[in-house]
Amino acid sequence: MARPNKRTTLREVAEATGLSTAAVSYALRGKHVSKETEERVRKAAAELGYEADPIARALASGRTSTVGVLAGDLQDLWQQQLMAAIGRELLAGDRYALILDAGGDPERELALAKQLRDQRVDGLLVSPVDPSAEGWAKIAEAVPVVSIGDALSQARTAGEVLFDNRAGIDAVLDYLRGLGHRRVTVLTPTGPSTPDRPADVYVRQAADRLGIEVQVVPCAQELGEATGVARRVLTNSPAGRPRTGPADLAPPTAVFCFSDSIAYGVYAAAAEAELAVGRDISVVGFDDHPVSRVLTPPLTTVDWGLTGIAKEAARLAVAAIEGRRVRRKRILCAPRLSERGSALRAPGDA
Amino acid sequence: MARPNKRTTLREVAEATGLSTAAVSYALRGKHVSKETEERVRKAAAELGYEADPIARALASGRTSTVGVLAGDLQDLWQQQLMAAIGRELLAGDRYALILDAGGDPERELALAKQLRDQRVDGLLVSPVDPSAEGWAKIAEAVPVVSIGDALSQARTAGEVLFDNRAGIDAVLDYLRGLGHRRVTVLTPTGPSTPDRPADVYVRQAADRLGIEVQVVPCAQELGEATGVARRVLTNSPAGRPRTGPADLAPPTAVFCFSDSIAYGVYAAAAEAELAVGRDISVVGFDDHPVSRVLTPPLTTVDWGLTGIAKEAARLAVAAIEGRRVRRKRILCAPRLSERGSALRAPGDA
DNA sequence: AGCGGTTAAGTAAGCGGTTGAGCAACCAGT
DNA sequence: ACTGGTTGCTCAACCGCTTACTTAACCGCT
Repeated sequence: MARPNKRTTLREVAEATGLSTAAVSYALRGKHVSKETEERVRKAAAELGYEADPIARALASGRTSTVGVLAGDLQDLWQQQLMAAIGRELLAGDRYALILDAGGDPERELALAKQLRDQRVDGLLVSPVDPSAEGWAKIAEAVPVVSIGDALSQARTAGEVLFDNRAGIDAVLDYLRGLGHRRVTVLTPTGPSTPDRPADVYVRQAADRLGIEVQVVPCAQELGEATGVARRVLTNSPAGRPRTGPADLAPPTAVFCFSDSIAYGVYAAAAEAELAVGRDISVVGFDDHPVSRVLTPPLTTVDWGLTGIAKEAARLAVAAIEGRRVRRKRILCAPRLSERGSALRAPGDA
Repeated sequence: MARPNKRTTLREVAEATGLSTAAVSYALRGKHVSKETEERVRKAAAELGYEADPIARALASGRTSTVGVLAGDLQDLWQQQLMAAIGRELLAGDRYALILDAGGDPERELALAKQLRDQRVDGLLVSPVDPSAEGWAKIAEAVPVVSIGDALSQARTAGEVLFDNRAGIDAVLDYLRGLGHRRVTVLTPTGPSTPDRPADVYVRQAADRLGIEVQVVPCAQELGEATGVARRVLTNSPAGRPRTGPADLAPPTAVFCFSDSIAYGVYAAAAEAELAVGRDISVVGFDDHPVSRVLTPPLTTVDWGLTGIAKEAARLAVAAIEGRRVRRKRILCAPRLSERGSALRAPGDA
């Protein structure tokens, strides 16, 4: 029988004021009641310390003032930042963020999204692991979904805050090429290994265009694992130890990381291998996490404007929830290369 | 009303099997029904794709398989880590974490806690801003609360995962004293400025015992603000610029930060002031965030064992929820000083 | 006085489950 | 054959709120 603690209920307020529960319910939400009764009800409610039970309300109305926020992988420090920022943003608008972590697993991601839908979240913000999953379609039918980072190709979403990945990738690779790098390793987050993942395609295209040689290596966000992957990549670097990898693995002069978390792993691996970041090996990140500027050398990275993203995403979700139309439901974030000290001229370049 | 999408309901399963909704409800939860009917019901439910509505269930039973997780301040990177870890931990036990951020505001913290209670979370994990607030008492009566970091002095909690702050503080200050530091600035998170906050007391006591001079300065977790505070502290440092602060402000040779986030701010400020961390100014952190080992020099910090904390906290909460007794409901985490490169011998020390 | 139009409040049927009480059937035990 | 205890399921009352529909009152008009 529920919890023993007795909360005051709507009925009690009704009895105290001599009104029906319906009248009280309306009054408390300021719907077609006279000014006087509204006032009377408010007063009684305050005296009794009444607060509507959100669960009962949700059951009856189908709404919750709660927004689900689904992180693709909370090991990624930047996503932690993003979730925190979104949480603050929503809270400022009197909504609660129900934050969940898919841990980089596409199946879990959909399962959690369904759970959230069942919890009657009014809206769902998602930074998807697998944006092309078909499961999103059904979910987006039941609840307004705003996706962050990638568009959900199979679903009709309520909004999208996208990163112009092509522009970001081009910017970074152009930049590296300009510094004389011709062999670049790209560390992408592990995920569904669809060969046609847009980011991978962009990388290939840019590489072809610029005539540089890239090697794409999937890499976990967690620092320890990222360090491990980076170690393998770096020990093949020209300035590194005797080569242990396969002979056909060309050693990179620069590493382009699809998240700052991963870049931190590269820093760690570089330190182990006694390679100086910036001099022996250039590193570029992709998020601009606050910590990145504290590293030595500060990480050159791509800034997408975290706060703005959180704001826009929250705004789109809230608009959809409230049934408002928005002018543009697809926000494209432009990359800004934060040029700092971790990428310099390639060794041996004229 | 509610959403248009039709989920299969309990009644539909009942009709399909020719049983009462009660029987189906019991069957699905394996309560006193015959093996056969249970089987029959399960099969029907699976065919119809029935899944219990968590909201309705919550209203009727007073339970949700949801645990509230309330972060004192998600700007703190370590708390981000902690929340992520707890979320994973709970998810592994088929419970959902509802993560909220108090943003360092004690009032908001209690308001959010109440909200969570109203949302019928089965349990509440909290890393409190103000552990001595009286409001916790009422909350802890209504829902099992596990506190992390500090004990809730006014409430009967279901468990506590505490850091042995005294030991941690002693360890750090002993260590700094051993390196010859006699003027130390302590950067504590902003919070309710109760003069008798235990951590502050420990600091004073240790300082008295060791004969070192400490200055306690409150500091926000957010990197930008922390950098600002650190800047003011550091520009009074002996190796620093001409002193601009009040003349009676003794310049520290070491800074002890109550969180790694804050320490990052000090790194940033030190870089600006062209002070070498470790040589010109020693810095010690208090969390061991993964990134700390990637900094240059790697941050000497106090490791409390994040994963263990998350596990223990989740375990305590789940035990309380399930009404199980636990042997020890107060876990005390011992500090482990991760001695790395950011704290060295004080300048001018013999 | 009679009439459509508002506005204010009440009635009651849900929302989709859970759960105590009750009842029939069945099994021993005496 | 009668009692008493299980077992297995049904009934119906909730849980606490929302909301379509209805009724009542009151408005100014013709």
